[in-house]
Amino acid sequence: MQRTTFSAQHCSVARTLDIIGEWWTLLILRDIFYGVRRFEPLVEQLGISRKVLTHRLKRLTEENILRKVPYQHNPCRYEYRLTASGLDLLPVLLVLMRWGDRWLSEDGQAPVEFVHADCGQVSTAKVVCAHCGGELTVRNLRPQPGPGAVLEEIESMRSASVNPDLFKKIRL
Amino acid sequence: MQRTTFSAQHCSVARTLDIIGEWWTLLILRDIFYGVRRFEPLVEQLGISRKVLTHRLKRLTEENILRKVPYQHNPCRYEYRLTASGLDLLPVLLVLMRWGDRWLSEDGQAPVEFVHADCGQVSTAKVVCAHCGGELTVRNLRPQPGPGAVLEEIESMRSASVNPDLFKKIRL
DNA sequence: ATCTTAAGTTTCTTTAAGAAACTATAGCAA
DNA sequence: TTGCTATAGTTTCTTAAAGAAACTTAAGAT
Repeated sequence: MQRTTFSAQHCSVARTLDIIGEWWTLLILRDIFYGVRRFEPLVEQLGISRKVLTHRLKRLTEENILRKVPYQHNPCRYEYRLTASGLDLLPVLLVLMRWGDRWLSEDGQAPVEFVHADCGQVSTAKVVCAHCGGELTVRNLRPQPGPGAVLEEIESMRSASVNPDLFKKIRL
Repeated sequence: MQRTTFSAQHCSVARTLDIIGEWWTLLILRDIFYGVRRFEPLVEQLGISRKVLTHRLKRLTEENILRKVPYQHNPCRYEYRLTASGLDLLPVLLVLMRWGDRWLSEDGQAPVEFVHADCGQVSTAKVVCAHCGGELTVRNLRPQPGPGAVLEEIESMRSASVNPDLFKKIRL
């Protein structure tokens, strides 16, 4: 009767959420992106219990999203830095922020905005097709089994869906 | 001693996670995006407990991410459909999937891929600047207080950070 | 010798998750 | 009439996780 793990599913959303979908985890990462790297400041900034913070930092370090870097000796103290895969979570935070700005802030009054140094403008994140740069919508995306698919799971999802063509392989 | 709510923070990431960051929620939304709209199929497809599914569907409906649509009378039965704000969560799922494909699937064998009907290619999601279309990275983004900022929170984050210029207002 | 700082541990209480049985409503079948 | 099925939940009981607050450890500073 422990909490169900998502990592058994052959689904990248499920596998990702199994790691970063726990309560507090993405807020911890947000703070680390802002440069809050040490235990005490994270406790104070987040208002998280020390026990939970300990667990989350341990898990994220095990999953190679954070790494501990010593910043002092005698006694040795560590801070938490983002690894390459951790840095690659920035788009996740940007997209969550974008959604909250749109749907949860009063009259679109965003609490934080980003200046994009490359173009000099206040920037909002947009998710596009890496190939053509066009918008990705429910209408123009056709999911199909990928190379890592498990056919029983695909079949099961198809039969549970109102869309009978779901996951039908498309000839390009 | 109930679970801490994130919605008090003036941060769109926190507010968003307060709603869609609960255990199971994004997987429920994934299934609904795939067309699994009814209670029983969701239970079977996800392997979620009926109690938790009930709670999550109720919350998502209250938050106007889903709405109940009757599909039969005598007895009246409802299915759950995405609202406009719910449909706008597609980018969140695409970005989570992209991260999992990159970092969690064996040799990049994605379980699911999407054909982008507009360009005809197998598409991966990419997060770019809505203004110039350029990449958004830790290096080229300068966070600054937005119109909905609360100065004490901004100051608190700045002083907890290793970056003394964090949230320094930029003159464009 | 005691104080302080940083990073946790430990203990205790409450809440949430999971499993499985139970309920409600109505159509249909014998 | 009685009973079976389907769908969408409720209820009950057990275990795990979250939260609050006190405690620990280690070493330099006062």
